[in-house]
Order: sequence, then C-alpha cells, then structure tokens
Amino acid sequence: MDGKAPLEVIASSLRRERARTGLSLTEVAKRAGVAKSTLSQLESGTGNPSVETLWALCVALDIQFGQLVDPPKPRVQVIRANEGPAVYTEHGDYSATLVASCPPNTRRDVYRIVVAPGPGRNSDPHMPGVVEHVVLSTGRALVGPTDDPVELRPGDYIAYPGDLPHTFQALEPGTTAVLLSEYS
Amino acid sequence: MDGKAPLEVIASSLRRERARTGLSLTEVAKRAGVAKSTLSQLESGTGNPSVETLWALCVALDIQFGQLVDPPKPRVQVIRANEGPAVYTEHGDYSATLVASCPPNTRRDVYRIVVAPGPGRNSDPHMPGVVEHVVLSTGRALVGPTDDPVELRPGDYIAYPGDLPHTFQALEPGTTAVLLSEYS
DNA sequence: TCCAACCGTTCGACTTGACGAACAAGTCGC
DNA sequence: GCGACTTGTTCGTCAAGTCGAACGGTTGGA
Repeated sequence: MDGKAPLEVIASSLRRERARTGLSLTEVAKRAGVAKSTLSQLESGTGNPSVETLWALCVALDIQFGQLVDPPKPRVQVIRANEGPAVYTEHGDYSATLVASCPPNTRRDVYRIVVAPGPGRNSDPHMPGVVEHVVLSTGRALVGPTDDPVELRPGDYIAYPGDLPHTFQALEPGTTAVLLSEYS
Repeated sequence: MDGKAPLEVIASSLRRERARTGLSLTEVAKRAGVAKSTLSQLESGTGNPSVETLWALCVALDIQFGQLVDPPKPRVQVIRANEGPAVYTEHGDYSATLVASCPPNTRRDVYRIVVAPGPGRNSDPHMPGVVEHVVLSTGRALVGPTDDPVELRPGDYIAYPGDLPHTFQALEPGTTAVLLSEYS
C-alpha cells in the first residue's frame, strides 16, 4: 500500500495481463461484458473504474483482484546461517531468524528456527488469516495447534492456522526447521 | 476468484475491518476523505464503489487492497517425508515434493527437494515475476543464478529471480532443502 | 484494387456514484 | 427535562463512469 497512484498501476497491470493472455482489447472487453471504450480508457490510465467493472475484467483475464495493484520486484539475496536478525526466548532454547522479510508489501515471512528440547514454545494467536507452514529440517518436534500438535520428523511438512494458539516443541537436540508465516 | 458477488464481500470486509480498528463510520469516512453517506452505502452493500474510493478507505483502514475481496480459509495439513506429489529428473538425482500447493489462488508453492551430488539441475526461466527462496536443510550446495551461483551450507538462505536461468547443484550426498517459489 | 474484418481510439447520451445537507436515534452533562 | 454532542441513515444535486456508435488505421483475401 504505497503512495503510488492506483489508477496508473491498474492501467499498466491491465495492459500487462492482457498481453500475457495474447487477447485483443476488443476480445477482453467482450468476454468481460464491458464496453471496449471503457477498457481503452482504463488501459490509458484515464478514468476511475468501479469495482464491478474491475471484477469483470479480472474474471475475463483469470487473475486475482489484488494482482492489479501489487507490482513485482526481484533480486538475489543471501543470508548466512549465523547472520540475519534473530529473536530468542528468555531461556535461549528457541531462536528464529528472519531470512525473507516483507519487502515491504508482500504477505509472508520466512524464518529459520532452531529449538532445543524442552517444554516447547507456545505462541499466542497472531492476526486473523495468518497461516504458518513448517518443514522440519533436522531433529524431531511436536508442532501445530496447542490442543492437537503433530509429531514431525525430518522432511515432514505441516500447515496450520496462525490465529489459533500453536506450539513448537523440540524432541531432540539440534532440531531445526523452516517456518513460512503467511498473511492472508 | 469465486463466483461470489464482490460487492457483498467488500461490504462485509469494510464492516469487519472498521470494527477491528474500533473507529466510527464518521471517523473512517473523514480520514479517508469520502462522504460518510458513501461509506454507509458501501457497508450496506448498496452501490458500486470506484477504485479511488476503495483505495482511500484501504489507506484509512491500513489494509491491503486485495484484503477487501479475498476471504480467509485455514486448516491443518500434514504431509509426511515420503508422501506428496513428487517430480524426479530422468537420472533420479533430483526430486522435488510439493508440500503446499496453490489453494488454488495463492501465489506460492513450497517444495522439499532432495538432490544427489553431480552436475546439478539447471532450470529454465519461469514466468516473469517469480522469486525463489531456498533454505538449505542438510548437505552443501551451489544455488542461484546459473552465471553466479552461491555455495550454501546448512541453515543458509538465498533468494533469486526465478525468471532467470538458475541452478541447484549438490556438493554432498544427502543434500536437502526447502524451496519457496513465489509468484508476483 | 476493392471490400471486409479486425484493431484501438474518440465522441455524445445516458446512467450512476459521490457529495453534502437534513434526518432520526442514542449518549453525556447540567 | 433540556440542549449539545455523538452515532448511522436517507434524500436531492452534480459530477463522472459506462455505454454504443462512428472514426481512422491496418491486415488479408477475392
């Protein structure tokens, strides 16, 4: 949600997505049920489309609604095992290192976590709509909703709602995992 | 992108998000710079807002644009180390198991990959806007753009554009990693 | 060459969304 | 009880988005 004018972003997105499908402006307008004059104006940045118009175009282009406003941007980035911002519990038996932060508008964080055996870490519910994915790298752990955790072994994967109380309890020394925290 | 009417979704989303902030309808309308009558109509499902109006409301409510139309849906899911759809190279020295597929509209896949030492796997460029994240679990590997790969050790993280040629070459037996493929 | 079919743009007419005022209802302090 | 302040709603007016028709431009076949 940057200060960029949404109309220009939508205009370029419409052109880009239409180019991706290889369809003509007339064809897309026909499929979406909107006048081609309207689509022409939108792609040129003129006008302020209504939701129904945009929705029809999204369906015709087979894309997500938010996909029209979020732009892309890539680059190579390396964070070594002992680098990156890390958070620890007071007992030092749990550490989470943020390796892929939100730049700045995506909706997911990737952590590498190291947990020592013990009572485990119980996390309070996060914001609604958060989903957490865990792939166990080494060791053995009890992961998932606090009231119904699952035992994971190396290579195992689990996903669970992050807006419910959940836990991560290591059962062996040297337990590490990759955690993907995904906002809706 | 289901067949649900977007106007109703937006109406309920606006009510929900405004309730989250605890602000009054009048206050939100004032902050967004829209008439409170307009906001009232939108929250009641009447009317077909323009992009600028919605955008102003998103800024006032401090939420993402797509957050108004995409509803939430979580659940617990476990895929064991030997389960899940897997793809192999012809030589069997590379396997990727999809653990978190796109359900069906999110923009990322999570793979657990196992690679044997050898010449490595060179991937052709994917669609534009794809970003790949790798966290090495065990072993040692050369990962990244084909013309400038990076040596990773357990716990190391790398991100690189997926729309450029890239490689994954294991340097030790038993090399495993978690791969997050993210579409823009 | 001519005609037809398509492309995307521009124009006027109609429809509709956004605005502000006036409205009923609820809350606080005197 | 009575103002003065909230809350969210409904109404009429004006501006703006949407539509369909007509436009100039390009391609392809008879």
